[in-house]
Amino acid sequence: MPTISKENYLKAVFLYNNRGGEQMAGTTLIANELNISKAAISDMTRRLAEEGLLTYEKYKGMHLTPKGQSLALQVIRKHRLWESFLHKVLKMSWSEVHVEAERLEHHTSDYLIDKIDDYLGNPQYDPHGSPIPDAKGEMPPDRPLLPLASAEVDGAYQIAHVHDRDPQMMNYLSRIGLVLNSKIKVLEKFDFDGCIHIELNGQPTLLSEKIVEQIKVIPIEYV
Amino acid sequence: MPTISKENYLKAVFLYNNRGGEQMAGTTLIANELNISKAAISDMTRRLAEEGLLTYEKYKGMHLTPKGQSLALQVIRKHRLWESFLHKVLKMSWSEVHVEAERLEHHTSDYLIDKIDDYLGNPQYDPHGSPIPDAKGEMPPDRPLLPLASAEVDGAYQIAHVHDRDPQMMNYLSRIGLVLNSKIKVLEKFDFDGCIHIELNGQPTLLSEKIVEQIKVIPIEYV
DNA sequence: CAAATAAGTTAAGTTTGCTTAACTTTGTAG
DNA sequence: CTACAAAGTTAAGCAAACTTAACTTATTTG
Ligand SMILES: [Mn+2]
Ligand SMILES: [Mn+2]
Ligand SMILES: [Mn+2]
Ligand SMILES: [Mn+2]
Repeated sequence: MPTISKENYLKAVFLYNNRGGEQMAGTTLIANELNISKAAISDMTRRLAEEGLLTYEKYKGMHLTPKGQSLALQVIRKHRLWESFLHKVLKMSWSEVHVEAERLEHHTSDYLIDKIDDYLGNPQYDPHGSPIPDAKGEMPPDRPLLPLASAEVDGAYQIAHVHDRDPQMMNYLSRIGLVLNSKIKVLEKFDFDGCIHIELNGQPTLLSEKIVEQIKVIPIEYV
Repeated sequence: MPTISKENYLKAVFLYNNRGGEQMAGTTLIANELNISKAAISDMTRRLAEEGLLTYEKYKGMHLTPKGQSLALQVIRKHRLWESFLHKVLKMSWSEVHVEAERLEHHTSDYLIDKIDDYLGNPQYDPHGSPIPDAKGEMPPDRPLLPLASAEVDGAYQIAHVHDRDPQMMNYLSRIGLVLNSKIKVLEKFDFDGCIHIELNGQPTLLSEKIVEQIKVIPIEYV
């Protein structure tokens, strides 16, 4: 049975290696992600490889074995279901749920998380729009997400994913009425500074480059 | 900030020293309670005393300082609110909630537990009938609990507390329809084997000595 | 391509929370 | 009041998960 440290490690490797880019997770990256020294990561990599949870070539990179991947998916499932539960049932704001879920994910039996899953009606996405693996570790079908930066002027879109690590930004978004599944229309794009002018709830609204980078959308018919 | 081990330790000392008897908690007792060697307990006692969380005289006993007591009460609050939440909201049986709460109590922010408290409507007792400290660490007013063993023949009583560590017994009680707040009437007491014959939901029912020992009641007018 | 920089590893040491074994103190029963 | 058992402590050691410092390998860039 993996420890908390190992769970966090497996999850970080999984999320990086399945994020889209083709670069494999490396020591420094995981070290920054988990706020742990590179030395400790290097050591943990060796141990997890010995346990058969990941494969690893010195100085190259690492990726999870099926066993490691399955464990990572269980942790991710717990994380995202907790976020959903805290948000929908206990009415915690979407900027607060990540930190709590980061701990709870390691202290929740499979039995309990299934109860939570059922209570919520087996949701497919968490409050930030990330997909929730089911009890078998299966992800919901892929959606064709688009970075907001590559949306087209005059296009109508729905907010499908918002990065979950920046509470200040998320609070700001809530304040201006931009939440998950909000419908927007792109009014104008400013290439020189990356800002985007959108229509949101009937209001014209300007989004900074930093914000634009943290949002993904799906095209829809009309706003 | 106390670690998980320290929280469990403080909680165990508090619960023993506030259980009614006059004997102070000792090394062996806590060791058995937490399933840890006496040596480890002895060591931890010294460290907690250095931290000012308990006072302690070698070879005698220990009791919590106000600081230690306040920490213990916070953990107990989290434990009992989690039990209540898992039982009432997620419909887990009262025999299952203790184990889950034993872990969750150490990984729940004050903010989150207050949300749970509010969601439940600030309950005063957990599913086993134990009192729940409020956010300030105040316990609800004392109730005059009676061991079922000292109930009187022909008396009417309400089940006010059931020991929370024996899932098999609790499952059996659920099966025969005896739950927290059930009303009963004592039909007959058997001194030679400690069994008690009661009326429960209109049915005559026999409770073994082992069961009788784990139940506390309050006298009421009529069953 | 050489040198500088970035990435990764190894070594040595720390802290926490445990273990077992050997010992000391205290309480109790004859 | 003694001796024996129970309770408690001390000592030594271990494993997990970290740290920092010194080193090695890989990558970038002028
Ligand atoms: Mn998250
Ligand atoms: Mn985590
Ligand atoms: Mn309990
Ligand atoms: Mn606990």
